[in-house]
Amino acid sequence: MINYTNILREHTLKATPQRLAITDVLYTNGHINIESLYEKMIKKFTSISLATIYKNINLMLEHSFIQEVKLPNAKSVYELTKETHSHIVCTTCGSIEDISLDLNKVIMQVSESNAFHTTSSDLVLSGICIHCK
Amino acid sequence: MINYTNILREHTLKATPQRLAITDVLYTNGHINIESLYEKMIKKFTSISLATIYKNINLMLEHSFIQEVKLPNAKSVYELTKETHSHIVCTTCGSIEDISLDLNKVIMQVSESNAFHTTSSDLVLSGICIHCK
DNA sequence: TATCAAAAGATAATAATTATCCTTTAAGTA
DNA sequence: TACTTAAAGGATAATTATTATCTTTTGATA
Repeated sequence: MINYTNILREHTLKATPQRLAITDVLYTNGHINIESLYEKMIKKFTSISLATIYKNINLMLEHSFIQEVKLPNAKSVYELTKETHSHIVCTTCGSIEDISLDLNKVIMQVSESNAFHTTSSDLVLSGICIHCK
Repeated sequence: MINYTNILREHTLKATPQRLAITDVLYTNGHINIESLYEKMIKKFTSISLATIYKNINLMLEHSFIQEVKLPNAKSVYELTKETHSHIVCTTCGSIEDISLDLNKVIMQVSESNAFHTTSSDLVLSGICIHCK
């Protein structure tokens, strides 16, 4: 079990029980939207306020402790910040997976054809996962 | 000037003046969010309802006449449906441009490593555009 | 030009998110 | 270990975004 207390503090975020629980949910689930996160959190903290969820998600985003993933035809989900990666989303079961892809060639195409200097990329591939095929 | 009356009808959408104006705004601006679209529309139709904007945007999405583009740190924008393409977004000036990129290699990587069958891709590259460099 | 389903406009209702205010607490310091 | 205080949590009001409802108007077809 990872000690997220220190990781939160490294991001200058106080390690409150609520934040540790949010972190635990994100770690366990990988990707989760606000509504589902709230449902899971309320089981551990029966009186947690939805405002606490929003305030923490926004603060964690500002501190780059977590990241938002915008998906087609779905609510945004949140994940713990990790190495740069893309996402594959199954249109049948809705599962979301991280995937490490080499986008250097693509980014080269862009810099050549458009004189555009890419600093970050957001790629979501939609399709059918191995379980649904 | 393209005749969008027939194109709307091909998508089984009645060609109302409001829809033709929305189409014109999308054609002229390329990408626009709800708020900006409403501001532009109200200049032509001083009494247009915001509900009409939402209803038409949603209907046009359902009929694949337009598409939503989800951007990092910004509201979604909408564009007329065209050939498959990606987007480059300038983090300095906010400009959004279409770009045709060959993602076949990347999609191949996915199918090999994850047995995932990709049917569509959403790629947004953020960075610095030629004007801001 | 008459008919009618569909669309527009006005606005109420709902959903999503943020702000406010008071109480509690994490974390540094004596 | 207790003290201090800025920050965080909880409750809830306020705001913003989106959708639903209902009545009037209109595009498209006969």
